[in-house]
Parts: sequence; C-alpha cells; structure tokens
Amino acid sequence: MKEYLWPAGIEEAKEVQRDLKERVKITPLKRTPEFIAAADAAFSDDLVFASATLYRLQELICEKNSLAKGRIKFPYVPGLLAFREGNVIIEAIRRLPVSPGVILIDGQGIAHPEGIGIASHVGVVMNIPTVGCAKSRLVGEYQEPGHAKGDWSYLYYNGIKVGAVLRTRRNVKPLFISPGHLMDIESSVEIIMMCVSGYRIPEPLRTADRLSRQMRRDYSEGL
DNA sequence: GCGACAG
DNA sequence: ATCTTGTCGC
Ligand SMILES: [Mg+2]
Repeated sequence: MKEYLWPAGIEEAKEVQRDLKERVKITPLKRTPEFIAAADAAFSDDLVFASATLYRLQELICEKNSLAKGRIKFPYVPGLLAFREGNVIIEAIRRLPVSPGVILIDGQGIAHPEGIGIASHVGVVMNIPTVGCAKSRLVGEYQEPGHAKGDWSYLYYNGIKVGAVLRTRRNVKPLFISPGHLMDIESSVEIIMMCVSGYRIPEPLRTADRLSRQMRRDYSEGL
C-alpha cells in the first residue's frame, strides 16, 4: 500500500528514453503533406482525456476528430511528460480515419534534456513526422525574436540548434517549436506558420485542446 | 545545497 | 495540467 502502480517507474522511463532517442531522425520534410493532425490531453483526478483532430493542411479545414480515454498512470515529471499522456494521445491519433502526414504535439520535440520530448516519442512510436509545439521553455538558450508575426530565432541546447522560438502573433509571447521526428527545425517553422490563423496557438492544436476539455466536461456530466 | 522545470 | 473573476492592453 505504498507502491505506485506505474507501468514504468522514473528510472524505467529514463531507460525507455535512452532506447527511443537513438531512433529519432531529424531531416527536412520533403513534400508538404495533405493531412496534418494535432493531439492534446486534459485531466481529471484520475483520468486522461485525449483528443486528435485531422486537418487539410493547405486549406486549414477540419476533416475529422477522434478521442481516447485512460487512467493516469504516471505523475507529471519535467522531462517525462510522454509517460503521462503519450499513450492515450497515440490511441486517439490511431482512431483517426486516415494516417496524417505530420502531427502537431503540445510539448517539446528534441528540445529536451535527453533529446526525446513527447513529440519525438510519439513520432518514433508511430513512425510519423511530428512537430513539438510548446507554450514555454523546457531547456535551451535563445535571443528574444523580433516582435512581428513570423519572426523567430534558434533555440540552442549544449551549443546545438534544437528548435526555434517563434512569434506566431504580433507582440505576443512566442512559441517553442522543435522537430519531433522525420522533421527538421526549418520545416517545423514552416508547418507551424501554415497553421496559425490569428491566434498564438496553431489552429489544429486549439481544436485538440478544446476537444479534450469538452470530452472531460461531457464525461463529468454523465453524457 | 539551490534554482530550473513541457503539460 | 488544474483551481477561477476581473482586469489590462491591443
Ligand atoms: Mg496540453
């Protein structure tokens, strides 16, 4: 009665990361995908509500949504976010009618202490290109980007470029973008900018965020 | 030992 | 992330 029932403890989780990080591939995205997906999660006392949404990238129009639910199996530990919401998010993405050409994840890609944030983790597991889109910094140094929409600067970690600090809206706090898998920094910035519709957060992620919270609401109300 | 620390 | 009303600024 003192044991936590996690699939993997802190140490085991780190071992999984050491294994997965070797499979992360950073490379420019050749062709612009037709479909892009975004995923996010909301929480209640002991449940994880994940959602995934599918958009046509060029038109930026929503095509489909999907959901998945599970029990919380891991605490939030900076650097180990994937073990808290990764699995449920992956299940939600798998429930989409078509496999997306690229996925946006709420969190870091390789801009992570071990080079394997949740976006990279999900990308490697699903073997699909992913982009990490975080609202704040986990690691790295950078110079404040210009104040105009589209301005950005590189994010460095241990002297290496690991991402971009991107202004998606004029005079508003920038986003921390980093490639997850089968993607590079420049391609990531391009993809994100194609998804900004006037708000700081890219449209698909705004939708995923709303869906997961709506799901939690409906569930708590017994719907 | 202290401070930092995605969601 | 979540708990929550009003308030400031573009
Ligand atoms: Mg989130």
